[in-house]
Amino acid sequence: MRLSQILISTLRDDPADAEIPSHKLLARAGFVVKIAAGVYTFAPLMWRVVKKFAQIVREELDREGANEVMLPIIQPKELWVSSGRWDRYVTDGIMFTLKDRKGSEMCLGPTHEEVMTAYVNAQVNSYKQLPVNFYQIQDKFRDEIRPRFGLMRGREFIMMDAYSFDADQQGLDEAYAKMRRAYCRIFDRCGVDYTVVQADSGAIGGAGSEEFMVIADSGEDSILFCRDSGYAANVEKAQSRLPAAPAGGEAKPLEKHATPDVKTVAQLEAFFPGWVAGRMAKTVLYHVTWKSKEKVTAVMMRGDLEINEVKLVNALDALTVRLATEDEIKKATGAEVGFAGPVGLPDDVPLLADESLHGVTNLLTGCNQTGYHCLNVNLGRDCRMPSFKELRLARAGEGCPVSGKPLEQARGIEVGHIFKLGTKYSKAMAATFMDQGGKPTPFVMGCYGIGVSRTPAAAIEQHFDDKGMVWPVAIAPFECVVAMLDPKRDEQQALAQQLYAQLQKASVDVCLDDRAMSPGAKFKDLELIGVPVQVFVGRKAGEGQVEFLVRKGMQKSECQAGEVAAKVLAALGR
RNA sequence: CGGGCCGUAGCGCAGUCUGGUAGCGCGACUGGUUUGGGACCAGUAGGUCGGAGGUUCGAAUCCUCUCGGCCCGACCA
Repeated sequence: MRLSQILISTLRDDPADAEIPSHKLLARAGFVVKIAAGVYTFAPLMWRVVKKFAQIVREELDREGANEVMLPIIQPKELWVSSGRWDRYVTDGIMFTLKDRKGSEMCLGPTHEEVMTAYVNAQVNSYKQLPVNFYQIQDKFRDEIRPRFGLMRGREFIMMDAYSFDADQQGLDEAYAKMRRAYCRIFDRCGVDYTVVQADSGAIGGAGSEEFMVIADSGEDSILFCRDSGYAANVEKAQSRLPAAPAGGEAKPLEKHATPDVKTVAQLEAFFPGWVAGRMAKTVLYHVTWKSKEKVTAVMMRGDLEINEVKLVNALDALTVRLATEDEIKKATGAEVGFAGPVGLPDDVPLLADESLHGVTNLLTGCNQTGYHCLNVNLGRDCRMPSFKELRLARAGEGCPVSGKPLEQARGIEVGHIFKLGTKYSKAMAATFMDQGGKPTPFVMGCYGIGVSRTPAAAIEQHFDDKGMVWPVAIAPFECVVAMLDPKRDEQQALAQQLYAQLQKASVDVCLDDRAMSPGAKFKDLELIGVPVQVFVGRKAGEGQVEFLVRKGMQKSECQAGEVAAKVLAALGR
């Protein structure tokens, strides 16, 4: 490939709307061009990168027996109604919907559980045909509330999603393990530093799930991990061991104290000397939405700890929760914000508490009366016994649930997610096969996703320097470039073309930079584009001397033309 | 959707407060000189100042509405 024949348009300045390194660099190097918020054109060099990554994904999935298919992007509403997800996705505003000429409602697929389940249900009738595993690599559409960070969170993006269908749980466990192995090989091969973490299964539902996280400061997810035990989890899911709060001792008589304008835990610590946050229980009111009802609910948490809203949603089996508004709080508790508590809480407000409060005596809490708090509150004696759940947000520094050593925190970019769905969709959609006993049985499903356009961006978050991108070899647009510094000079043309041909013969993915531009500009351009190995044919071409650059680390050296092929292969690790 | 902010040439920006000839840098084009770190000289093209309405003798500038976009929060590959 001659670079003079590819449209390469690099910018000198970072685009104003880019925040993170990968977005700045990909836009500046002309790899992506925005056409609307979260919607991008992939230029030839970027498309080469995506195709290379997709090919790695295909090879590793095929190796585990998965089969690639092509699924429709336009999907009928009925399919989504049948799984029960139409309303939720439309209400959340995440679905692109449209009507055809007859007025039938359709959507652009944000994910493909429905289509795939319908396909397999139609084709698979017997346990003898199982297990099967299908995947696709295609555009997905989600009308993200806030598209951002270039390719990281687009509204149209490329995703691989795979779906496994098994006869029973054991089959699913095996399918899941295979996919996990394949995922590890995929991310190993493309040269990113990643961690597999326990994850919440969120809107997709199901039992177990793990996320593949590329560690990067710009990551939108927060993860906790332990070097000692290998425990790692998304904070949404993470658990921890906690140092015990000071003991409350024998139950003492309830006391009510006037606490005008004292509303926060910090203010209470100052107001009641000797009472530390660990002896307090804060009561936070949430507006909770279920499928067919909504209600304000009180949630108690130890004063020095925080509530994990994802755990709260799961504990309540709710669709969403949000903090109650000031008005909702007044209506539910009868008091101003800052004085909610379990004591005197109206019976129609459900009461939950975190495990950290289980068995704790003589608490300091609010009592639903503006300007008052209670001391020596004992749950079950002075108020209803709340229903105890694990609702606490784990934090760095707390003990690893496995080893007890302090947990560390990092930011991560979610590039892959694997789920054990179970029978959630197959039951909803009545997707069954005949088991050995001749009984219709729902498929036991798994689903598995990889962000195909996101992963290369994530790779750049880990591999760049002040000069530009530093592509890992496996997904670089080209492995090597042979650049002539002055295409008008015959000896440079001749030597560059000779080296180019030689490297092609050696199966190197090489391009020839024959563009007419000043040497300085060419150096800058190729540094920005980040081809891993760069060979410059310049003024010493007549003597058979060229320059050799390994982009990572910018080590530059001169060598004889005859050594080039060997040096390139060595630098590429072959 | 809530909170902050921005729309002026292909890109990055100034001009807006205080109304009066629409500017700068980069890029592009032509000619010439260059050819090892985004070259130099001379010249050229390119803008309904996001859109609509209003105030005014006069609006990029003031007012109203609207459409885009960005950033901070809740969703996700």
